[in-house]
Order: sequence, then structure tokens, then C-alpha cells
Amino acid sequence: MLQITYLREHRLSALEGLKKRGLPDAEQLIDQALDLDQQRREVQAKADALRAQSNAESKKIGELMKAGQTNQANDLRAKVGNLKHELKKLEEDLARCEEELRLHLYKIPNIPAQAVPAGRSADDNLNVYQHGSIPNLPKGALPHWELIKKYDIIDFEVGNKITGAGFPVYKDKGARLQRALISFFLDEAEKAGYKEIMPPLLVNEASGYGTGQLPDKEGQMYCVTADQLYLIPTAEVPITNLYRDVILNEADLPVKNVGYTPCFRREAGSWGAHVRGLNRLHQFDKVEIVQIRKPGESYQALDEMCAHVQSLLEKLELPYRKMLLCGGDMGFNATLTYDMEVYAAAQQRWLEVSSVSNFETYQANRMKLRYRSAEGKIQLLHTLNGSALALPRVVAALLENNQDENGIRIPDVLVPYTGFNRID
RNA sequence: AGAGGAGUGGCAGAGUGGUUGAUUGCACCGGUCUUGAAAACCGGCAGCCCUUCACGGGGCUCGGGGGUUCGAAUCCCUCCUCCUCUGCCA
Repeated sequence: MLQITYLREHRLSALEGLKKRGLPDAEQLIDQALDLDQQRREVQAKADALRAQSNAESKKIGELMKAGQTNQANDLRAKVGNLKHELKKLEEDLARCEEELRLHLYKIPNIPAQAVPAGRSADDNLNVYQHGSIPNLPKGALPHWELIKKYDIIDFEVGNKITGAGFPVYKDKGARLQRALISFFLDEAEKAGYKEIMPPLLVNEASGYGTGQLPDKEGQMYCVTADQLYLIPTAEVPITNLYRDVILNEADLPVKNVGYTPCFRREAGSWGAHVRGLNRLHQFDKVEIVQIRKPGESYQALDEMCAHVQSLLEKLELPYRKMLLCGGDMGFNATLTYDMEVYAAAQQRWLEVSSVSNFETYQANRMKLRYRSAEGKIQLLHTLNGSALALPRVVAALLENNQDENGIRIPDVLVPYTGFNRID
């Protein structure tokens, strides 16, 4: 959620930024927020003044009672009683104003950073870096959804039976490969200075609001209605919410956390062509890195996180490209996002395996995540996160790119984790 | 899940209706003293919102929400969390 004080002071640059997202009603959104804010402040000023009066009179009643001047105390008591009616109405107005403003601010997405190109869709994203060569596959090369059947390592049918579409069952070397990738990603992150966190997989409503999945993406999360809990769509939610309502000391920074979790996404309405096999699932595994940074350092941290993700892809020998997302394709909460896409040679498609974003203060403002500087000044922090990495599409590309007539080669770096160097 | 107890500032711990946003101790920060350090002493030390160019002024918050009252940390209701006992369970 944007800070209203920011909008008050930087209306024009906010507007300019939001236009890069292609928001047709950006001006209206901002001006309405400013109006609501103006109303709120007026009502609060009145309510505060009235309350100040009533507090002062009440104090006097106490003094009169102590002095034994009961009659005067009773007169005053009646007078203050009348103030209360007036105050009650103002309090209701104030609560309504605050609520309206809050709900309105939830509707305004984050302001894209300077570097973000304007654009409508993924077609307008900028390819800023590319690495590795596109493999030449043998004749008769198969897409991963055929390979997993051929070698019997991932089973969608039995997943359909026990749960439903999009919940595959990993078997044998397929299961082992999942575990190997998770361990590899966690070990690499720890080498890069991240602290491992194993969080709950269900979160409450407040956490959903903290990182911005609620109210915006309510329909995309699985909800356990009996207890009003949500299955996490990403480890970002619990790991960032660790710091909800927290004031960190400057010495505690930067925070660098990593966590492996399964992720659960309803993916309502997003099924179509191109989502076969592992390309899109309701449950998948992901290792997520999260950083919490002082405002001045967050873009440097973003670069550092990208470099980490890129090093993983290079170690796995996967060809990839780094995309700078345009305003229209960027998530609601982010100011700047890089997507990493690997090339899956049998499908002949680039698949997004990581999304690395800076949220600046957007999440921190919702979460009241702040730090106290050495001089004692308190201010909001910047939050960042990135997938490092999401497994299914990495597996898809590994299977497709490393296939030959007799099987699939496992990249050297994974062999110590899998205990085998081929799937056949 | 049932019964009982409890939740106060970074921590510990007072406070059961009236200038108490809160005694005190520890921790922390600044200062005096000291060659330096410790000790001692002095001072500071919650967050948010409104208002003011500023100095300052005002409001809200004692787990969350609601209520009683002129006035609530203190009384009532409700939810959450923790502890003890019983039950259940990997």
C-alpha cells in the first residue's frame, strides 16, 4: 500500500509512474485518495478538539469530587455527558473515513521505478541479458510431458485420481530429483549468506494482507474456511510476515532469508494452450529468497539477488534470459521486476523460472515493518524477494534439454545430491 | 477438546475506576568524574495520527475488538495467545 503522505507530496511523479502500468484511471485513483485523506484529516481535527475538551472537563470532575464539591461535579458531569453525543458521531465518521481511505489505497498498485519501461504485456518486456546456447536436440526429441511417462518419474494420472488436475505425483528418480534440487538451491543460498527458514504452510488473513495477496488475489489462494487460513502461494508470504509489526535495529540489517516450501495456487482462469505438463501446477515446490533492506540499498540488493539466481541457472547448465518487466506486466506490489526464463528445447519455448522483485516500502507500509537508525530515527524498510528457484519448469527444461536416445543426463552439480547421473 | 490461571514499554515487574502513557529495576544512549575503563552521579529513552514555518499543542494505543462510566491498564462481553491439569494424538 502506498503511503498517503507520499501521494500528498509527489502527486505528479506518482501519476507519471502509474501511467507506465497502463492504468487508465490513475489520476482518478490518486485524486480520490487525496480527497479521502483531506476528509479524514478534517474530521480528525474536529474529533480531537472535542475529545481534548471532554478530557479536560473529566479531569476537573475528579478534582471537584476529591475536594468534596459534589454539586459542581454533578453539573459538570451533565455537561460532559452532552459532549459525548457529538463525539460519538464524529468518531463514527472518522472510522468510516479511515476505512474508506484504507480500502481505496489497497486498489492503487505500486509505482514503477524509473528504469521500468512502459508497456502493456509480456511482449513489451526487455531482454536485458542472455546466457548459454540453445541445445540441438536429437531427432525424435520429446517434450517433458512425454519424457516423464517414458521414464515413469512424474505421474499426473494418479495425481488426478487422489487430488485433481495440477497435482502431480513424483516417483522414484523423479522424487529424488525434486529433493536434490531443493537441497542444492538451499545450500547455494546459504553459501550466499541467506539464513534458512522453514515456515508454516498456512497463514492467517493478516499475513495475506501484509504481503499484498489480499485483498487483490483472494481467488488465487486456497482457503481453509473452517479456520479462515490460507495455503501459501509462495514462501514470500510467511517469510516476509515474520517481520510484520516489527521495528528492527539498524544492526540487524540486512535481513537475508531463504526458505523451501510447497506453493499452492488455484490458477483460476489461467489454463489454456502452453500449460501442459509441468508448465503450470496447483502445487509446486519452490525455494524463495527474501531480503529486507535499508531504502538506499535495495536496488543493489536486487542486482545481488539476480546474480544469485543467474549463478544457479549457470551451474545447472540451462540457457536463460533475463527480462526486465514492463509496467503492464509487472505485479501489483513491485516497483521493479526481473524475470528469469529458461529455454525448454523440445517445446521451443522460454519458461519463467524466477521472478525477482523490489517492493520498496509497499509491503513494509502495510506490514509496519520499520527500522530504527543509529540516530534513533524510525523509517520504513524495503522488502525484496525472488524465486531461487521454482522447480517444475527447471525440471521441464532439464529433462527436455538433456535428453538423448537412451535417457536424460543429470547436470554434474546435482549428481552429489541425486546419487545418479542419468535417468533411463 | 474440557477446567483453571495469565497477557502492562527492549526485558523484568508495580499499578483494581480519577492529572498514570503508566512507580521501580535492568538494558540502552548522552554527559560529569577518570590517564583510560569500571563504579558513582546527572539527563534521555514506545509508537502512530492531527496541528504548527518552527518552538510547541492536541488525540489514540497497557494482547485485539466491543461495552459500562463524566472518567478504564483497572469493571463487563468477545476473540486471540501463553501456562497448569485432564483428554486425544504423530
